[in-house]
Amino acid sequence: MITIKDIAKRVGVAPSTVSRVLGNKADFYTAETVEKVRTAARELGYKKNQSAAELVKQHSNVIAAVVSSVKTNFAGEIIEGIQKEAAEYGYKLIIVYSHSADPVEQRSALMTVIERPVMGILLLSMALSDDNLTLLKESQIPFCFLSMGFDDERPFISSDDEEIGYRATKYLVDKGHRHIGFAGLDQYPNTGRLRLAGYKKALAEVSVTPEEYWVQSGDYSYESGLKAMQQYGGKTDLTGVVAASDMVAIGVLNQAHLFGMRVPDDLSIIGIDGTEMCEIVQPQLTSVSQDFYKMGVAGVQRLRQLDLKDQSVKNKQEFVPIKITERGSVSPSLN
Amino acid sequence: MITIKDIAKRVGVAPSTVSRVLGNKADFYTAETVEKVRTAARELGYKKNQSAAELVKQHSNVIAAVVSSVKTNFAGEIIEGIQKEAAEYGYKLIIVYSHSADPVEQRSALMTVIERPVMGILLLSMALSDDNLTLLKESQIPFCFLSMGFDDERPFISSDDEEIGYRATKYLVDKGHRHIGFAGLDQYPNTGRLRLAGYKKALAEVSVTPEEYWVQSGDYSYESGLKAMQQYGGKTDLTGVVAASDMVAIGVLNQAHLFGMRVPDDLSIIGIDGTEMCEIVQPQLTSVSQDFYKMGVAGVQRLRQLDLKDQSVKNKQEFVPIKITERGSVSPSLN
DNA sequence: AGTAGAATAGTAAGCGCTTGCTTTTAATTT
DNA sequence: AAATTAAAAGCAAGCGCTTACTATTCTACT
Repeated sequence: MITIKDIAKRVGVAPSTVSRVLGNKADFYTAETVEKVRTAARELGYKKNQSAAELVKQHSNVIAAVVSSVKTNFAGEIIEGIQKEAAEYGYKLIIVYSHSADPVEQRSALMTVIERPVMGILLLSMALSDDNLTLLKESQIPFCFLSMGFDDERPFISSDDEEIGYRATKYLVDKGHRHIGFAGLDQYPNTGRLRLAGYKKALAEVSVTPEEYWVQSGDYSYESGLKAMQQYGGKTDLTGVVAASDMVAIGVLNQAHLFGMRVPDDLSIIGIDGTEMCEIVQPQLTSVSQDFYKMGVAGVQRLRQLDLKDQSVKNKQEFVPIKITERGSVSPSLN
Repeated sequence: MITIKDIAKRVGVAPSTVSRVLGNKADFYTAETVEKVRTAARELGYKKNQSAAELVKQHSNVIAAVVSSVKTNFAGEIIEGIQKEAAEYGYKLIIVYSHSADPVEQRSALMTVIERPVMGILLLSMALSDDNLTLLKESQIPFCFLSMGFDDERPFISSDDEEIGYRATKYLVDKGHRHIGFAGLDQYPNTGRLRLAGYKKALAEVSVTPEEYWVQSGDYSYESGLKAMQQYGGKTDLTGVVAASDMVAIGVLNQAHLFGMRVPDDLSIIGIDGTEMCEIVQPQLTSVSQDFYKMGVAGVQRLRQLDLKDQSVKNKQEFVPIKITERGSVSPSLN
């Protein structure tokens, strides 16, 4: 293995000089030295040993993203945002996967990144167990949750889930719909509950109280959508459905088609997320779109501030604006 | 920061002992010592500094996957396979993204993993530039390309692209189709050329020479499928289409629908990849399915052999079996 | 009781790099 | 030409861990 010592010997300078040249420390050497060192490094095929550097610096320019493999597929967009913004500041990105559910696997993933001096940790749609959250906090490494909100103190950047539920429902209400289902959301965590609250609020504004069967829970998956629509049945009195995710929406859509219903004429559907999936089905799905890319960008900025010792954002909880993207799956109610 | 020295002091043993206990080195200490050390570690909230360990060991149990953000979405399955198999052997997985096209970004991604002593590198659908391939080889780190074949010496695990093209086409031929298009593949790299060769071979067997317009190139994206079908037109004499990817197939499908054609009655479509996308469209897409999960598993095994100094697999090029998954997008030709 | 030999534990070197401090060299001033 | 100062390079410690080697116990057998 080629080390800075080898370069130093070849060039005839001290290792410290090589280190400084390669590290671009200003005002320490002549242009000539720089040239010689760089050349030698190239010729010898030198590769920096980051482990050694990180050991002494106790710091690195690596951002770690911990991603849960979720049913719905928006992680890619967040990562694009992270990647882009990270590159802007010269940060590198490494990603580790962990199934959201299993605390043991979560822990393993966390450990992978905590055991090295990463500059910060971004957690994408991860519902960390209490133990693991403690672990994370104790590590002293800056972190921020992305795309998922919480009702405790921890820092996150996400959409406002209640607003999502509200806006989606309101959109249908404004089109004249009154009998509106909500399909595929999970009741347990924050996300599902908040969206449901928004849904109820929008209905309450027009004095509608949802029947119990209007709300079909699930896990944001395509199958959940299928199942929800099966529950509603082919001659449901529902004229509109809010789907908890794009995949749920597609499930609802396909099952509706299977029932011989036409969308949007017989049934209006609005999805949540606004991923590219919305555009590859027919009709294309109208959706409440989350700005995942921006979450990624904001996450990096957050980490950067934390890295710069700006403690004011330590536990900041931030919402990224949502918007309605009109495509073709909603039409005015005829009733 | 808590180090093994702190634990050693607290327990009253030497740091070396702590290191050995925590590293589970056999036959070096009493059960009592183990207990004390473990307890102290827990109580102090000790976290291993992997940088330090990797510095001395010049090795780690981390597998790195370099992933290009491709249009078509099978990387997830490969990663599942890697993850699963890695966990089996106690390896950790880190992933870095790189847009396949840009050599500079590729290089940055490669450097991120080369500069630390990862145990091996898996490259998912990455067409590395020559420079970067050299870099990779020089690093001495075991590596293997996944899901993409090459016509040079480098090691890879993928499907047999010629067979894919052949089997897909043959499947339609066997259903009586003779006028068969091939949509959305790129002509330039290995993959596209080989699949095309397979396509031509299957047609040649029934003495059909494809018209030039039958082959519509693209980039495996949904848009490519849309475009290809637009080229074919609503009253094409084609009765079947092989799509270069599932997304292309969906594009073809939707455009066909837009033309008022019925699938599979008016047009049969067979996709390539067999991702979950096949099941969320109507009709569901018959496809040549690649076993991406298995590629991931095999990749880890390959790395493991290399790690165990089994040089016999150094440049091994391996094919993973494909299969036809029949769904609903192909019907017999009526001609 | 003495001692060989196994079982445990300790000592210390060193992995490759960064960086505070010191020394040397060059440039500038008087 | 000597003295002052600035620029450039070197010295050396040390980051936290592993491991070959050495030292100390403990056990068991003559």
